[in-house]
Amino acid sequence: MKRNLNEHVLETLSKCNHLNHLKQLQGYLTTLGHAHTHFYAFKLLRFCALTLSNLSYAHLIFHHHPSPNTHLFTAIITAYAAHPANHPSVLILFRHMLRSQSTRPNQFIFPHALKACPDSCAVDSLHAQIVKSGFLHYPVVQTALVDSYSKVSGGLRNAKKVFDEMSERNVVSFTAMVSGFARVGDVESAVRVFDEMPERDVPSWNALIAGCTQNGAFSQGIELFRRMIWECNRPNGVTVVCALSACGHTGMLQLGRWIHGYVSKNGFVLDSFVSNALVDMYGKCGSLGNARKVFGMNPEKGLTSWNSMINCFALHGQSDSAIAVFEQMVGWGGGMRPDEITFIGLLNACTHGGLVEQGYRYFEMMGQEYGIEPRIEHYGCLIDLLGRAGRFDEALEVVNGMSMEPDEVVWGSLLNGCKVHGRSDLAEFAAKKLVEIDPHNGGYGIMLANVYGELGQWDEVRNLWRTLKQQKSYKIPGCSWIEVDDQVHQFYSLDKSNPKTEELYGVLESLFGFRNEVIVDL
DNA sequence: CTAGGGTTAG
Repeated sequence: MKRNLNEHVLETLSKCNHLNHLKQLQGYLTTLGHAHTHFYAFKLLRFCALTLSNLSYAHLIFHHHPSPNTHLFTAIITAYAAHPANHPSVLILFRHMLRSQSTRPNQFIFPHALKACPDSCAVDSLHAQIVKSGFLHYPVVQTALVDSYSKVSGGLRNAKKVFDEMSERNVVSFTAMVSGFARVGDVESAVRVFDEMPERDVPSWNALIAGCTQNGAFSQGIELFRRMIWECNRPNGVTVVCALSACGHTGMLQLGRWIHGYVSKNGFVLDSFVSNALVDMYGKCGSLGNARKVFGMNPEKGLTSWNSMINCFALHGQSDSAIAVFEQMVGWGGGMRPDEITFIGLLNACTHGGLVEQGYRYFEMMGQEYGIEPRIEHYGCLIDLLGRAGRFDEALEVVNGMSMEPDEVVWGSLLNGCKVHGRSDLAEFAAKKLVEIDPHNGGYGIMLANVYGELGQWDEVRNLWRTLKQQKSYKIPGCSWIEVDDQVHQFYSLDKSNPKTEELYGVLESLFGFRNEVIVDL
């Protein structure tokens, strides 16, 4: 009879597709006096959390149980661990579990609890708990510990320590270590760990490639991408997203197109991640038509999709298109709620299109209609907008009214506007602020020196240059790339080593009507 | 029942 009941319950459960069905089953079990039988409560809870995605009812089942056992704790903790927003609850439940006499943690709970740790103290205490419970020798638990340490701030040293002391390191633990180093920007160490790995799979390649692209090492990321294919590891969607990001940042349209082809030919699911990455790549490489095409074909446009499309148009000064996309995004077509990134794009679009009033309106709209507090980035955009338009009184008013300290971008934008409009007096003020914020940045020193030059204050110029030389602070030359006819051309500011220097400056002169101190191809 | 990888931003 017991066996029949089990089968009956499981079968009924598998046919549940609504919470009411589950409640009926629950009522049935209650009449039989089995509502709190651990096995059934566990099955109901898991079904509720995983299949019905109803966390609150799952919690109710757990909460109403008079004596939850380890299985029930595991089930509810697993359910909460799946959503970062519920991570605090995971730790509360875990502590609850430790306090109750009848339940001991098993090795399966620790990875979930570790995932929920917000800081290195929390990981430390779990680490101690793992040792105490005798689970430290499980490779999966060790790996979770490495990963968790490497994700909290200041935990990398401990991550490395646990990693070094592991008895059986495998491809997963190595990968956790690679992304740990990448997360703190230590690409070199990430590469070293990667090279030491006895075997590599797709996620390990992805960890390193992502590490490169997230730290600005785009060429290195692309090199690794090529090597990955060369060594017969098939890239997946994650790889492709990282590689496309690198293509966008370096202007490698050709490779970007090739990746697009690769994605289509190999039957990749064109999910939102891949689609957005393509939009961004095409946009950054100046292929706005393709960006728009890929965007249009994405059936489930998310916030990032809309933001990427807006940014594409903003980047190329097509403010009308950017605004049109925004209207569609918040209107009937999209029904989206914009975020702070949306407004950065919009403000940039207005800046590049000279739409000062419109930009101002969007800045106001951000807080009033969407409750988004302006961040320093938004102030940077606004100052840029006002500065380029020569509206310095308003710009200064904004700077003075800011709730936070203005940063380099704010002063830099103001300085830039001053240069365009010949306001050397204000320029001096802004440039001094820049030097104040970062005295060892040679670039700011040179900017200030140039302003003194404008003002004819040659003593100041000489003093500044002397200080700069003493400090050995030199400016890293500005640099950019463009791909023309399959060839990437790299340009450094003020470098005249290219044989076509004269020709290039000639073109610039015909474009601007004066000799501009820009670019040379290397 | 448990461990590693993802896009957009001045």
